[in-house]
Amino acid sequence: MATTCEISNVFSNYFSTMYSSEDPNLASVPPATTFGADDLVLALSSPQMPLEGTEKASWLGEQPQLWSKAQVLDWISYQVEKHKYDASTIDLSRCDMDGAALCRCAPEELRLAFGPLGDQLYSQLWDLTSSFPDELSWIMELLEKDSMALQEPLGDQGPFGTGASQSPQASDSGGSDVDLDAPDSKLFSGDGFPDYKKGDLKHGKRKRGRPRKLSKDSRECLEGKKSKHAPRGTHLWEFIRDILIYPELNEGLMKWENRQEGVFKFLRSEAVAQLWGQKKKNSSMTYEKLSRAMRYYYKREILERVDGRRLVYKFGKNSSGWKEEEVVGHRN
DNA sequence: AACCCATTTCCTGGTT
DNA sequence: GAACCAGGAAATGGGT
Repeated sequence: MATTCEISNVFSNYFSTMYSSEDPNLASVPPATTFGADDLVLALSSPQMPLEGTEKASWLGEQPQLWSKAQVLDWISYQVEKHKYDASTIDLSRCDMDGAALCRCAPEELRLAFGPLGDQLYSQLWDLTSSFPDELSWIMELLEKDSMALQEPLGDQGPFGTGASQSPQASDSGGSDVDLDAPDSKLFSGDGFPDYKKGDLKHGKRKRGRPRKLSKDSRECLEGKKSKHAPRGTHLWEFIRDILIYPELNEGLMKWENRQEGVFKFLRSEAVAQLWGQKKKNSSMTYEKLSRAMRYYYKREILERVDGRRLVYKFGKNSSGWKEEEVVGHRN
């Protein structure tokens, strides 16, 4: 029924009023070309892609809680496009809210306002608040927990109130004490973690390959339907890249040797490995193993070999998002 | 259910 | 000798 054009029209009308009344900077966005779903999809599928001058998916790099009304609308329109939803059935007045308000909405409210799409919106929002930002916030969390003592969950608003979830996992999986320089000292105390590893290692051989996970249901039980895919797109090289480009996450873990060339160095190799292990819920990660994975990147040209330099690697042509130009778009 | 991908684990051997 | 580096081989888990 509703074609892409129709939807665009419906929303672009709304946009012109929104933008002109709210943010003079955004007012310049031409209504007709406000959002091409293609552009958005493209931007989405390759978050590393520099967003260039014109911010297409204005909401992309930002926490939903911080979205402006325009960004909320932008996002909703994207969801409409994405799900091929009939926009004409939507009560547009319901879209008049900022990110904080959106995040406060209960699933029923969204369903009321957006019909069946409401469910999609809810779960997508879930993804955005718990998965996408996870790309960074999880490191933040770990680092914060590292320095700060534990504190109770900031249980305030709706399901998205505090960014991630207050899942049992979220509250203790990272282990409130991330002893970055002391591999597996006391990590994962109460996570139901497979702690057979070390023991087995000491005594005899253990099975090769990745150890089985035990704490998987724990996070599925609270997500219910959201089970989709976890925080996708976070590969090792992206993890490394993010530590490098977000100084606030990089507490002396790594440094650029040559930013232009993409050459970087591990300063605290074991600490980085531990952090990676934290992310993968694998307490037995070591630099030895992490570096093996890094070496596999040579063949794929995600990394280039830098010989003679210990702990030094270089991003290759198949990596992205680390160049300064890219980072600007990525971050702000 | 089978396959593929991206690691993870282990290992041998070489280098700094 | 410790800490790395190079890769091969095999295993694993998530996604499709």
